[in-house]
Amino acid sequence: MAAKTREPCDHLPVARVCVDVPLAHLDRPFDYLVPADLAETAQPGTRVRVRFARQLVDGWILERVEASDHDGKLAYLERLVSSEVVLTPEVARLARAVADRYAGNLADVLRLAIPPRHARVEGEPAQAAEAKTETETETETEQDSPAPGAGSEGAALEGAGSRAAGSEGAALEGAGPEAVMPAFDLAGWEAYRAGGYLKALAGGAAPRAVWSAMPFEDWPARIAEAIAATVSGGRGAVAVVADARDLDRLDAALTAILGSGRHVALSAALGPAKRYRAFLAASRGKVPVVVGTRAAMFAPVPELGLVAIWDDGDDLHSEPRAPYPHAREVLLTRAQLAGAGALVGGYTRTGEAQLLVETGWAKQIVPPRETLRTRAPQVVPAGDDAQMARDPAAATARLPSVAWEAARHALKDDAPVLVQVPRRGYVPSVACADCRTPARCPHCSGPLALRSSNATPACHWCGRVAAAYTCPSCGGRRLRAAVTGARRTAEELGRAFPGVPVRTSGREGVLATVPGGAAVVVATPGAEPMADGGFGAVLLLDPWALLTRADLRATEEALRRWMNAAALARPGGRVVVATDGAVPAVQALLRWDAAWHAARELAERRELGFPPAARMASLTGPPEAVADLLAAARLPEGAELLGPVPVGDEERMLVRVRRGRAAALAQALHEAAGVRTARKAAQPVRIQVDPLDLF
DNA sequence: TCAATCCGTATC
DNA sequence: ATACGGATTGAC
Repeated sequence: MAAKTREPCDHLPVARVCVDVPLAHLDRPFDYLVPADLAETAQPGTRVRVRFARQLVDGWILERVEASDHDGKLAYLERLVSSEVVLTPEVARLARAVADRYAGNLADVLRLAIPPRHARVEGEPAQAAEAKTETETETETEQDSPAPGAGSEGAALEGAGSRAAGSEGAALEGAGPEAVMPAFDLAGWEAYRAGGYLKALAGGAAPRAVWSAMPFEDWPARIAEAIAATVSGGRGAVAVVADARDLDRLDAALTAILGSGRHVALSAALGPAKRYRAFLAASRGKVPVVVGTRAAMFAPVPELGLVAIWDDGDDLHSEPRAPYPHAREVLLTRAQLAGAGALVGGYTRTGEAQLLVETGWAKQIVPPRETLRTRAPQVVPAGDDAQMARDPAAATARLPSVAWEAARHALKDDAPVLVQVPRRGYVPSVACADCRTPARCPHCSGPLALRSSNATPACHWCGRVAAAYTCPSCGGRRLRAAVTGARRTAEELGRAFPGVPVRTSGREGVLATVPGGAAVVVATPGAEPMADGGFGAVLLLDPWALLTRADLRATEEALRRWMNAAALARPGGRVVVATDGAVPAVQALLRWDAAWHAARELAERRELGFPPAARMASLTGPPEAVADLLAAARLPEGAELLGPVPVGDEERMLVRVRRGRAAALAQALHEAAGVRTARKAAQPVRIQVDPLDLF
């Protein structure tokens, strides 16, 4: 092998590179010499190949510097993958902060932030998107077509993708700072008396808000208006929604307000080519706005002025790949670092959002009570199933008579009826048989659950069995598991109205919309379609299946699902929840007051030491490996260990610290992981900060 | 005393 | 991963 004689370039001859290896102890930049022929092209933010431990690996240039402080001799960059700058300084800083918060590696975060390169897309001239069809290879055609059976969802994305791609050319002329911006409309936000929020965005300020939307709100229009205000001030925006249906709606709302060519829709579902094309439109500064699913949360937009997230309680916002960052946290970190505004919106409010309000980090935007009165549906509690059994009208369909009445009334009006039925498969938790207060562990306040049907309940956090349990709220000593039979009820309901079409929307086949006529629509939570003109009635069946889930967020999540469904009712329509009104979550629904519920919920979590009032991390792996990691970890003072709890053939430990020690905890865990990877410990431990499934 | 082997460590 | 250095061990 003839050694190529290379010379370092004159100006800034050292490149600091993040190498793409997933080892915790190598999570720092490595210095390489920039050969003279790459002096101009190997810019910070480009992808490179470097020799690392005698292997060729991918990497990203973080910066170019005059000299290295490395003692040994430097290797040369092996190759510049492309001169495309895919990592902006803003995103680089964000990625480092996210890695630190989640006890992860920068390389892991960069792999989430930067989509895989697609060379052909990179080479495309700016407006050749339409003409590229003839050069498309079979693989790309395959990747780009929607999955078989994806139905309307696939078609919607297809539309979003071509709109995005086709708009690049137009954006070239329109995106300059002198371009005439459309005036933004304040009316929708004035209903919340929040016109000032939009004005601040337009004026270049960084207002931060937690927004609780009123029922039947056209939320995509509101977010689009906030984005338009930001754009009118010459800045960019990133907005994240949970799924493809929401993205499609937001995409359409933006096109209506901004026109085409000012934004792209970005989601992993686009496939590699379209995804990279949308990413490049943003990173090349062709569009000021990126909307998408969580794949878009790191999207580079020039001059970021606003980050927005809709329905931050949806667990799809949680990234399933290491280091498992949550879109809300990424976007808020981003707003903080970039000095951008933030909008955390939803019909409901998470504990995390409530914390933003209570710490003063964000202001709340809530509908005034009098406005709410004119827009809200009429929410009615229908008593619990004990009451239902005594109700003769309910006998036919095992349905509370109020629900029956509401459905009949709506159908007579030729309006559709939505029936929400919880999905099966939740981990059954146990509750007091008398007052139904969820049973909590006397030791650590974790939820009690049954591993098998006739076992003694045990704590999901610390593993202790609760032999002699006494309900703290009523003194009851009997426990019962949650049961569900609502699916059948819904089917029977359909049969009870002969001649009325029954449609279902759920795991296999999600409907985006239904027409306005009389119909019964049975849907699982999250799969509710929109109805033309709104539903005449919304029936929330089997609320106990949601409320008694073995999950820390059970009530918050139940309320979220109810409000998301209830929001689809037309103003004045009827919403029936099949339980009595004593439960706080039901009260919050009746009054359409998610803020009140979130404040209550957060206060309770503070008292019990739950997130987000405390910071938790879970360590999952073979028992020896978990113990090994903990032995190596220099945990911050006051760290509390809970567990172990068996998870399959592995086990899980929880570490809990107060919020002020969160950064120290993440650092300690990352460091300990580094000690183990340096030692080449064979058995991996999964470290999750703020794990989603905290039950 | 030397060489083969094991172990731990750094990887620009 | 993989190679390197230093330590360790075994045979002459």
